[in-house]
Amino acid sequence: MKTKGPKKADATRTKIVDIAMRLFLDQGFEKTTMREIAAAAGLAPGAAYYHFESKEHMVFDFYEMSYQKHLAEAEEILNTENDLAKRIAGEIKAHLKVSEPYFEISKVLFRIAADPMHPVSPFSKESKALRDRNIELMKRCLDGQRLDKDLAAKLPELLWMFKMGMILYWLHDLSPKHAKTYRFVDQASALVATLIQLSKLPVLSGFSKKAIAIFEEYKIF
Amino acid sequence: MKTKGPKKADATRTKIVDIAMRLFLDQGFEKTTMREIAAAAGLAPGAAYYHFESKEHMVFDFYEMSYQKHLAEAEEILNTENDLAKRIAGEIKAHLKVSEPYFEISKVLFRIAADPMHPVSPFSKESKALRDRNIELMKRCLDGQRLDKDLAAKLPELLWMFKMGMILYWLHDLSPKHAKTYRFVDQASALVATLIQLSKLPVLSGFSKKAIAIFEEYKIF
DNA sequence: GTCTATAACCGGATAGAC
DNA sequence: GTCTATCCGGTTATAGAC
Repeated sequence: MKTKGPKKADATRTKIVDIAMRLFLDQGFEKTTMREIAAAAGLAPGAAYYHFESKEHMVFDFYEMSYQKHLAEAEEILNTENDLAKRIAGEIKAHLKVSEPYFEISKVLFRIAADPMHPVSPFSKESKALRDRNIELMKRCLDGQRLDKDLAAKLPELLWMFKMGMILYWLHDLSPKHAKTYRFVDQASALVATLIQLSKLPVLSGFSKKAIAIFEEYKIF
Repeated sequence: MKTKGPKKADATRTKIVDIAMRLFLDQGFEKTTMREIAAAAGLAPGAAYYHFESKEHMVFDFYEMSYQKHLAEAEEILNTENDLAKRIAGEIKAHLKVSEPYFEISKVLFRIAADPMHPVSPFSKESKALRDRNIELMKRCLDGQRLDKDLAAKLPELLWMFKMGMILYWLHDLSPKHAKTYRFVDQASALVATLIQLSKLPVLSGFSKKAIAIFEEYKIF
């Protein structure tokens, strides 16, 4: 799954991913056949399976690659924006923006996500490294906030789940250019930011402490 | 998709569902082939496709049937329990309990759910009737609560989504008998009930009004 | 031990005959 | 409304080349 040392023909692997992605983008994931991918890469069908366990696994490789673009986009916001709501919304919109060309491929990933044990699911062990890097980005959104220790520890993970929810919304969004989702992200992020501030109020601090404790007890990864 | 009038050979349709479900329960959804189902029903493989668009569509029929059992279980709690948290938890646990034998089949439904346009998705137009009946049950959980009008109107839908979240957790739960999920439902429902009460506080009423308005604006069905 | 090629297998789905 | 014949595409087995 990893491109470890620059061995002889990772070139082949990379070539396959590149070709597969172009084909997926052109024709869609379902429409593109393994035979097609292999042929375009100058390989026999079976050969592709030496490099990738399944068609879905090709998507994962590519998903990892797109994180780099996401990071670059997010970096810009995190270095300039100070408002919490806008930082959160910015991180999420950066993710969506970068993923926009891969909208249909993202659907495939989310279909897999519903299958908890699938290695390619965002919730799986195998995805941990990538997920952690994304959670780290959420943590950076909170830079400069004065927060209760337990809350500060748990919040990035909760924000990551919030982002997953936004992505699910995006996948359902039929509005032109998914404009509706982007507006929703702005407004929902503002709500979340408000909620984070409100959680500091005495009336709510008991509640939020308890909520955090429960999420910690029933965590899923 | 509906069993409308008791026409000639709905019998066949029913027979197929019965057989398919037994096979799914015995061997799992993936393992069971259309050929097997058709053979067991005394039909040719292609014939089954006259009655059902796909293997997945068989699950939907069956899911509708299981609602009746869920309703009966939920009814009992709703008629006897007065505490809000327990009513919500009870409704959800009734759903899970009834679905327990169909755990693996439920995974199939959720995998489909991630594909927004799939007719069998719980979010789809086609599922509206069933979804509405489930939302209605959530509304009944709130009987006896004094709530703001807008909140009262929107809350059942939000609680339904909360239930979807709990079901997703259940699908990931590896603990024996999914005991962890049942405890989580209890505690999370208590949090939700508390939150509903808190939302009446002056400090929060503005926030909750705004949240409801946003959810209304960006609703998905 | 790393990689490739060929030839199947298997099961979901479809076309069209009856 | 049911069947037969067939397609199609993901996947696997096998056999080897470098």
